Amino acid sequence: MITKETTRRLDPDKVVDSALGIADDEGPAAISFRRLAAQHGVTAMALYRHFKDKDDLLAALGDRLLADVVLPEPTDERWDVQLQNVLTAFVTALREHPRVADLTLLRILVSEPGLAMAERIMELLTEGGFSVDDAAEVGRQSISSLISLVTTDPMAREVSDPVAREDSLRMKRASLAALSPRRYPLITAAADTLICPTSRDRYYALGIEMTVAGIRGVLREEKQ
Amino acid sequence: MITKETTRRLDPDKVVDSALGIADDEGPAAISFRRLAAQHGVTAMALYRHFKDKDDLLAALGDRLLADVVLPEPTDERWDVQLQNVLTAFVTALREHPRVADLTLLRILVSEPGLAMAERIMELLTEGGFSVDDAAEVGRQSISSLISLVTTDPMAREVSDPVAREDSLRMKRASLAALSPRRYPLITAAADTLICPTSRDRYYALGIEMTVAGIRGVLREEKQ
DNA sequence: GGGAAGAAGTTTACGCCGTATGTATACGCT
DNA sequence: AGCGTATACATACGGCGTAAACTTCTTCCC
Repeated sequence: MITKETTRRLDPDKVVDSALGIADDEGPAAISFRRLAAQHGVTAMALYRHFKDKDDLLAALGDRLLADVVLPEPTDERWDVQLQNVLTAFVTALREHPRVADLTLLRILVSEPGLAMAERIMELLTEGGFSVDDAAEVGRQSISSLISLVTTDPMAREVSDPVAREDSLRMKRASLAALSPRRYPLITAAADTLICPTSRDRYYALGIEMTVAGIRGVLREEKQ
Repeated sequence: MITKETTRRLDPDKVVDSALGIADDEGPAAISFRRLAAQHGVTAMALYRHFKDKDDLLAALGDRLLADVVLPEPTDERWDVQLQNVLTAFVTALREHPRVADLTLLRILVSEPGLAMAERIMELLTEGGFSVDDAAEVGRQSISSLISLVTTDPMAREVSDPVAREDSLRMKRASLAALSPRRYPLITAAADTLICPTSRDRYYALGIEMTVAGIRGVLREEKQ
């Protein structure tokens, strides 16, 4: 007989939820044991029953993001098309929590969903013609680029407070507007785009396309 | 007549030097006002005369890295060859201080050397056929990828203590070695490369080539 | 059902951190 | 000489991660 779970007052999964919420609103620096504990009506030290230390908690956040990746089923499309779909699935999961997206990097080769994705990417790269070792290096670099695509998403920063966000944008705009168009003609011409790209979807689509194009490009060079 | 500088006891440039040293040895988290102050025989609060707050100090670190970029002179080589050289110069500067390389991102459009590099990159991209706005987006993404190339350099982490480094590598190796080769045949086959690439120079060369290849690739697609 | 065993949560404390506020010192200029 | 200002110091506050020792609650076995 399963007893009612009044005993386990603290659910680690819910703590991770809270931490993600805090990070989404105020950035990862705002995550603290004391604050999480307070949100769950518990002492800070209670969290140490469930997380070895703060790194362990952050690892759990990374694992959560990776678990949210919805890996597409293999098809009979070309390897690079399938790869693009896998990478898109990865980015789609990270986009939900851009401020902590980089926590996934260290967990990919540890968590089960991360390993599954890595293996799949290696499959597709070797199918495309890379050696196993080259696939490893190219795959790592691609993943790393896409993570930074998400963490540096110019439209996702400081979403918490729309007022602060507008202020920050105004300041950046002013800073670029103050530049001499003579000395920096292209930067001043592209100021709006540099500060904030036109479309978020286009931003991500372009980032993923560049990554896949880069992979195709080095493949051609390796093959001569 | 210039008096002897016994008065200005604290040189902000030297403080930045110290901070870079600390970050190189122990990571950016080890940088603290108190520690820097102690190293310079001064109180923590004295630093506030020279840096508005910690973000300001970190911005100064970013500016320092950007100032160390040695931008190659324009030549009459193809735009993409020149671009590769500019990006290589950028990466070369960042590699000196991989743990804080990401501090440059926010300073590129602020510091003079950063602006000079950005303008140069935009020039080459538009020469290649990108519109000004596309050049902005592609350039941003490239810079961001290269920064993450440096910050995630697998051979630069925890260089401080060779013993700890070896331990960490051993643990990772063991973790991958414990995987089922049946379920993860490619990951286990590439384990060594995934943990630590063969050559550092090759790692960086490949990263830069992928970036430039990605740029060429999306250019072709945009043009149809 | 009673009592041991262990897990979960609390208390307290230490040594860090960034930084707000107020005060003393010493130089450069008139 | 003396004033203004730049520089550095002293003190303090609230927050952080976490080590160690404690209480309390569950569970499970006899």
